[in-house]
Amino acid sequence: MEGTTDDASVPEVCVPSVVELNEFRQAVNMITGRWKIDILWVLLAGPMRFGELRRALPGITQHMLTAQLRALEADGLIARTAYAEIPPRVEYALTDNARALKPIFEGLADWARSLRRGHGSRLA
Amino acid sequence: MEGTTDDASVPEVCVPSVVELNEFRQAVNMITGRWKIDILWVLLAGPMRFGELRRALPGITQHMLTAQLRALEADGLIARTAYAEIPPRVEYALTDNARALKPIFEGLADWARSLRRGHGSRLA
DNA sequence: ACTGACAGTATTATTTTTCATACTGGTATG
DNA sequence: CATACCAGTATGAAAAATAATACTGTCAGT
Repeated sequence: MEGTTDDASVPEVCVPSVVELNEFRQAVNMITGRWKIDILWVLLAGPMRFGELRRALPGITQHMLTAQLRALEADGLIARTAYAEIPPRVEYALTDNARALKPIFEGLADWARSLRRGHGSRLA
Repeated sequence: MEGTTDDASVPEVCVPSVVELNEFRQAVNMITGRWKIDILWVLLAGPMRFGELRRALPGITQHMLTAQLRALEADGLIARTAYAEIPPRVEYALTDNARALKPIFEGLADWARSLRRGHGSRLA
């Protein structure tokens, strides 16, 4: 693998490197998932426990909530803290990494908004 | 047993608005797809025709290439130009909108890279 | 006449993702 | 005793995304 992109059909101008492409692809993968963005969004308001998250995300199943939380945790976007109490309490919070993502979120949202103004005739 | 935080399970602090959330979700959807990022990436180098794209993306099928191109076109990220020639020639190019997305791409890639440095102990 | 390039479409698998339910154990409440 | 809350698991079904393969029509070259 990792063969040099020697084919003449891809002129190498000022495009970002393949490495950069992969970084980007990873970053996008981290936030793709039916509920990931929603989860990050509600967690922006502050740490929450499992049940709160579930109630804050109408329509999500426990299964999916758990799965997406685990994925976000694995990617270092959220931190899970389990307190040894009765009844059990588990809190989820954004990590600094996730917070650093916020301005990019906003930039992307801005971009999407400007798109609309550009040629607004596309509505689903 | 405290009284729970009564009504609003979603405290509205400084979080971006729901509208902003939707904008963002849309923006992410536009670039989620097995090949979309790759397509945008190769198109950064300049306009290309269908066959060139296919060769530049090893492993993609014509079906998927067509589908993803159509989706990107519908979202206003690429422009399709068909020349009435023989043999047929169809060129795909990034739109200004897509180019405006580039700095955000880069910001996201930077973020992903800094993530790695932060806690590099994540092995697959 | 046969083959290949061009830019696709059509049809059918296969894989991945998401949804719908039911279940766990400990405790507190009715 | 029956119920519900807590934070999840387990299992199977449905839906969506992706892949594999074959086919369209025109023309140029052989």
